[in-house]
Amino acid sequence: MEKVFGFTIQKKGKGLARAGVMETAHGKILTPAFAAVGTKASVKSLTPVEIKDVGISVVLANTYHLYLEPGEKIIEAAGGLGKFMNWPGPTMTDSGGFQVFSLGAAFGRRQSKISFSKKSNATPRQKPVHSDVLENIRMGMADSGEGGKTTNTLVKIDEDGVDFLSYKDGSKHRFTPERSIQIQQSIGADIIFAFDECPSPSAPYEYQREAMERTHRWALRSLAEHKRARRGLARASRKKMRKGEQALFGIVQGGRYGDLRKESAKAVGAMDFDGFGIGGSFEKEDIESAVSWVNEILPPEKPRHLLGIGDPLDIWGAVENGIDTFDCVAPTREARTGSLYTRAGRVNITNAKFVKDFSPLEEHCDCYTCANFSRSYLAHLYRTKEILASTLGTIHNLRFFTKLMGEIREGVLADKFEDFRADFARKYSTR
RNA sequence: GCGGCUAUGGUGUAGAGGCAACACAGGAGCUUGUGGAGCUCUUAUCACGGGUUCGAUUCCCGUUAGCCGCC
Repeated sequence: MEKVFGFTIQKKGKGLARAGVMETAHGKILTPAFAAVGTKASVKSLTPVEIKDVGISVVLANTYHLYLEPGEKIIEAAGGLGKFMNWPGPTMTDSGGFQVFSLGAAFGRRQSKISFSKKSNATPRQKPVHSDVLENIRMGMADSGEGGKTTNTLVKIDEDGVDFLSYKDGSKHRFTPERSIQIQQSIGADIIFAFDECPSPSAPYEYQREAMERTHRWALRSLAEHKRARRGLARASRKKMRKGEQALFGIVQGGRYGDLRKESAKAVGAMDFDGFGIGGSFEKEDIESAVSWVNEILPPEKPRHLLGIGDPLDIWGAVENGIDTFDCVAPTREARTGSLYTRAGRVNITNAKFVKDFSPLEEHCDCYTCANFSRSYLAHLYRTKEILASTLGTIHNLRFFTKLMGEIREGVLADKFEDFRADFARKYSTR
């Protein structure tokens, strides 16, 4: 069988950092790399030409959203995700597991997977939790924080899988690890993820452990389902072979607890995945250490993707601790509200001070937006809610991230990672 | 010229003799496996001058402005 997915480490750098290249059926990804998020088979406001011009090499779409609309069979009939959206490059799909959190415990509640509490994570054992509490979490009852319970009817978790109601029309659906993999095979991305559960950062230790152990069992089932497709290669049609060519990444969980993270890395790392995703919730201050706990244990020759991160400063820290690829909604989502990235930090282009500022957003930026438009014009587009605002902002923000990844990669390759990182951090203000 | 009505933030509206409310607009912030959304904070010496009163943005008189009607 022709090998269509491969990962080669070209150079190791400070700490666990490495620069490498991932090869997929749709092209190469030079790592460390940032995947643009295209949840519904579209990087919002950009055409594929713009995605490519901005330097993005891989797009991540979402199984949950595409399953609900237009349905994975439509995408399969179109010839797969890349054909459907006319994106010729590499693609990934998230397994839908994250929506168990974002549409479950976090639904309608402005809860982030990133927690900012200063609570120690060195002492994982906290006060014992009544088993009813764990059952409530599984059944979609979330603790509102004041002791009151909020009923959430969108998601229910059991050993076999997850029942959920569509966020669109309330219709009932069920995902299991097998189903998630089948859907992802139909969607046909180059890299797919095992079905996992991402518990809320506010979930107690007992629940984090339970969810992690369930995620491990689901990982084995995801892997088995994926191998079933691969075994069918010999007698299968060409279309079927496509399915077997996909790389499957397992997901490490464990929340903010060191012992769970290490246990999860050991368990998932021992499974026959092509690479790994690190998922779940983090303490903002401890993203680096949480990542290092895991990457000290995962097999070093396989790629590691940090799901849903992140912030530029977090990305430097994660690369230093062994991460190869990232995805995050921040640059594209924030671009739509006028929050734009610069070397000096993020700015809100709608601020009054930019209204009469005719200089480019960033003097030395090579993106289409900075090369052709002024801060004043951008402020005007956002203030008047013109559609073009999203496009120009997204082009700039994604360019910022691809240049950032290029700089990080160059740092590793040239043994200048530390200098580059220090230089970036010195200039980049977090306000 | 005469009569009537109305004057509250940038706009449109509440309100009550004692902390001036709401919407939008304005100013600022939040956004981490998506959310073209949303949320938080913030912005007013109640047209002007006099009077009554412990106290007036509120009641009274006048001025000014706008609107409506009449000659």
